[in-house]
Amino acid sequence: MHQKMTTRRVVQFHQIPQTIINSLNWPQNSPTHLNPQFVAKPPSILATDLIMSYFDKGLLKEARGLFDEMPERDVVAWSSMISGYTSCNHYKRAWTTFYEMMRDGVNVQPNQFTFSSVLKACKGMRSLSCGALTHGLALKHSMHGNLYVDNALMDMYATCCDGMEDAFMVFEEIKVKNAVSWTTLIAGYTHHGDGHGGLRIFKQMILEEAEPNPYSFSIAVRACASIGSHVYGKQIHAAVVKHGFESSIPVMNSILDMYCSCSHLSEADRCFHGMPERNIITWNTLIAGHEKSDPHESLNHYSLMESEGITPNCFTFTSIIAAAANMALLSFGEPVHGKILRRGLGNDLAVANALIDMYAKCGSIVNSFKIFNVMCDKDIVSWTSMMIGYGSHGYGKEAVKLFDQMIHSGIRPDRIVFVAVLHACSHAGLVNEGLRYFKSMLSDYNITPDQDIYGCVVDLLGRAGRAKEAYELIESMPFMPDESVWGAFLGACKAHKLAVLGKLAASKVLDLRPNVAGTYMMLSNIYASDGKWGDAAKMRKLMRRMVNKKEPGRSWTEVRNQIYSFVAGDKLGSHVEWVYEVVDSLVLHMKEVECNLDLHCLVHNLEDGT
DNA sequence: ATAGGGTTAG
Repeated sequence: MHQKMTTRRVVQFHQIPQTIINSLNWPQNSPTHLNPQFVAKPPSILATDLIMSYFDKGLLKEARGLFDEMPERDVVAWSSMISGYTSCNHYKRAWTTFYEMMRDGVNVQPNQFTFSSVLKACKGMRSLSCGALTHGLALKHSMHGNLYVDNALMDMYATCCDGMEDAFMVFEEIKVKNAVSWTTLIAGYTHHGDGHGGLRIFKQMILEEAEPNPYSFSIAVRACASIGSHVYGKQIHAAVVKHGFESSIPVMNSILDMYCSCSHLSEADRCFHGMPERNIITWNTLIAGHEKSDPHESLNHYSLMESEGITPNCFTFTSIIAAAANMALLSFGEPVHGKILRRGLGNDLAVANALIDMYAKCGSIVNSFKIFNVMCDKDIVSWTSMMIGYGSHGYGKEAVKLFDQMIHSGIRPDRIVFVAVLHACSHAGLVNEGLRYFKSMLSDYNITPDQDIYGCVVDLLGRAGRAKEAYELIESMPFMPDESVWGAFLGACKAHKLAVLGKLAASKVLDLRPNVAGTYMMLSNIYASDGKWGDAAKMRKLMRRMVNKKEPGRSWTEVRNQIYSFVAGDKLGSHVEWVYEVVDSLVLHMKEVECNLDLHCLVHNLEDGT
């Protein structure tokens, strides 16, 4: 009865489905006419309340319909529309609504609420031009000095600009900064990849006795993770405990992530087990954190998560698909793919990208392309993953074709795409095409080659037997070549049995970094492939004496539905004989098909036990 | 009646 009265009030503006009315937070249980506060509300306030409730539920059309039927729209109604669209990630609509407000709302003046919401929309659109325009309008409306507006301005400049200069300028002009101002600035530096800068601001914040809160701690920990500093991370972890913020899940999640990305996995596990409360991000962080170095453990965490009744989301699937890819475990990846489709998550960009990579690494390039082909939105990662897949399967021409299609579709290539296309050219023997891409990188796209790129080009030349040119390229590099470059070169020397050149290069890198055990290993292999077993043994001896041993590459294989992990020469454990059985049958198989592989070296490695 | 910052994926 009373509810009907309520309905009738609002029906003046719009027809509202009863289900919506029922789900709103209105005082439905108390008699409406006895609630003076409620009854006294003028229709425009009621409508604004309702608009906000619509946005809370993601009902954009309903919100807009009601707004359009309001006879008088005040600044609160307009601002609610703008912030509503922004909170639903419809930044463009928020912006056009603001534009409409300035054009049509002659009697409506934007206030500080309007400006902070619009600036957030500009941030969402990554539009510096809209942001700067809003900045100008904000100054015209004397918004300068409002902390909400200033903080939003700073955030907008930090997000939309390439550098932090403009954001910092706004920060400096804020007379009384609060924790939000500090956190926004730290986040700006950190998201720009300048973790040191972020930590510098965090230190300054502590020195100026601004009180850090959970928000500032989680971004400070994120800064530590981004520079890989476990030392700073641990210090901030201690400060978190001291401030009693261990109960904040986001803070603990970022600490967990920091330990993972600094390769302190046992510390991460300890941290995880000490958490009294966890959410889906906690689990995802743990699973993603183990995916690279210990994918087997990553999948263990996943099954633990499922057994605790937590529903995996897109982030979870992306990580476990990547783990399956790393282990080339199609028998795990395929059913997960099925699960993804059943949950309707097949259209998620990151998940689809992970699936492309997984199928490629499991040898099923046809399935990779099937997924790639039906994707309606492709980002640079999709193209890159497909190109790397083609490249590793020897389909260099297809990869090159994809690169050109990608450019045609309007995506600007980054360094990693060039790694992918160069890798593909290298594996397909497309040397001149590769060199052409290498040159166009700087001249057409203004991307300066880094170590990885030089490594690819050296590999490209080296594989084709053009070791002399590869060496000349290394000599011409504008910075000190690292192990990836030398590694590529040594690989070429090994493949073409160029012991002299290989020795020369190896001695160079040993001069530079005498503690890289991998180099000794590589040299030993060069000697071995050249038949110089004495020298090879000497190198291995030298290596064994070194403290800094080369991390052995871990491998996985699946035997009778069980996953076994092993390193070359593994003798421990009761199941290793299964692994050897599989390896033996593989070797036999390769011999049968007269595979042109370096079997000599493979067998040598297995027997020697390194 | 309307507005802040932080955590997971190549």
